[in-house]
Amino acid sequence: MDAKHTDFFKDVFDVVRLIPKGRVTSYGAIANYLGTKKSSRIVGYAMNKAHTDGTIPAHRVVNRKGVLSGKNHFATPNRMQELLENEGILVKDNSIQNFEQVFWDPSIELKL
DNA sequence: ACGCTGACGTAAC
DNA sequence: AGTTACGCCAGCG
Repeated sequence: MDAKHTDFFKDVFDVVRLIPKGRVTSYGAIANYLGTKKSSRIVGYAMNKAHTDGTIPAHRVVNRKGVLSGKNHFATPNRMQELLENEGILVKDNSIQNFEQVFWDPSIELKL
């Protein structure tokens, strides 16, 4: 197949779209699911480009610590936390409190 | 055309 | 246990 714009981005978008409401995942988890855990940075970068797609719930993607690393990239830094709280996710100081409870790992939920 | 930066993560010191 | 360095790949100056 002609992998043009790096199926990586497309793959990331697909996984992020599959994140259920009230759940979050980490860049590394997605990268790990894609088999490129070292490219976790690229996952985050894909999120940046996700803005071009417009259908990617990037607010459901946080870093390994459950911190809203990319909140600064949203329309407003407060937007990401608001969206998460809107889904029932507790966020304090840009960090997800019940991170382990709302953590959604594609490698586990989508594992084959 | 070339190089730095960047929504991360892990290893090493 | 905290900090520094590196790897990854693509977008942008």
